[in-house]
Amino acid sequence: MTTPATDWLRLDQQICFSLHAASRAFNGVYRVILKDLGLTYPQYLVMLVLWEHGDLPVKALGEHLRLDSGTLSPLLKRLEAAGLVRRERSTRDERSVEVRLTDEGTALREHALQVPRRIAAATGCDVDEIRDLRTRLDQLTSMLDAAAQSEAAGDAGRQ
Amino acid sequence: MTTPATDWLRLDQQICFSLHAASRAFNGVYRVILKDLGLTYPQYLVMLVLWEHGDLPVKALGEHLRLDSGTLSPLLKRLEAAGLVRRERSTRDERSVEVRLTDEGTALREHALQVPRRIAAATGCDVDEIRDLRTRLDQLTSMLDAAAQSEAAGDAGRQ
DNA sequence: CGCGATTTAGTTGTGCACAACTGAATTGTG
DNA sequence: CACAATTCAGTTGTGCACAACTAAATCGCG
Repeated sequence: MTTPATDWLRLDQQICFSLHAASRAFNGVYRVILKDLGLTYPQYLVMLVLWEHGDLPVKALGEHLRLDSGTLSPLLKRLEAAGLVRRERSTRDERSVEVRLTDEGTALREHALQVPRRIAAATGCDVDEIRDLRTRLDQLTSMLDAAAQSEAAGDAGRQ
Repeated sequence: MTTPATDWLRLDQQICFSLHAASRAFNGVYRVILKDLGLTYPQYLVMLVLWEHGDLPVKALGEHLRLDSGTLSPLLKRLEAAGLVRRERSTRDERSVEVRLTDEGTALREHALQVPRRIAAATGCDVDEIRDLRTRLDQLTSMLDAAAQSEAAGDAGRQ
């Protein structure tokens, strides 16, 4: 082993930090572009899911976005206050709350169509490059999710 | 143009969302592993910078991490409350605050040496793969930062 | 049927990110 | 020297992420 543990602390910083920085940089570009629509980045993600899949209960929304009710409940209240969605308790299962697009929420989609083009321009990457990066990130995410599971649960056999 | 704007909304979701998800997944793994050290992930990043560069003013710390005082001030207070750093107003320039590692903060480094190995194991990627990903992410970040600048400033010529 | 376990949203509390602002110290320019 | 502009840390307010919890509705087993 030629690299002392000391060097690993520096390498480590670069990997996690690059991802952290890239995520925040993306967030910053979206912030600027979405300001016109009156949406934050996570709110935009919620709207994308609703535009694609139609009305959904909070649970299903959370599964698409990997977010729990602790994050979604206040976020959805803000979207409701903005007049983009309604939240209605399901009559079939009163535990569940259906998130429905209002006419205004549906109409916002037209204005959102320009967003991807502007984001793509900001990245300066071609489509294939982006697609490849996305694939790698998704692989990484599923590895990390699995690892978090085993770290959280059976630490015992960790060596 | 064979892809209608409608499809771009879906593709767009995949790119930004993958990065968002990967960042949060990394955060989750760090959360579990850093719990032993009593650090959050951003606090760990601050400690890495201090371990590598020694005592620094808040400003310089912020430049390394791309964080402003609004984020760092409360974070550093928590690190100080945990006994890992001290904050001392510079005598040469009283606007500036020097962040200094305490003995305890310096000693924590020994316990942190195991972190990178456990993270690397969690990613399941080899070093070259990680390095390549890091390079791509850094390129993406600098593109995005530059784009955020021009979006924020002279929108006029945006087409 | 009855009752414990599970599911579903929501709430609370902590911490981070960032915009906008304050106030004090310093710098630069006339 | 004086004073406007800048720099630096901190504060305030908003929003997201997540852990831990509550409360209500539903499910399922005996």
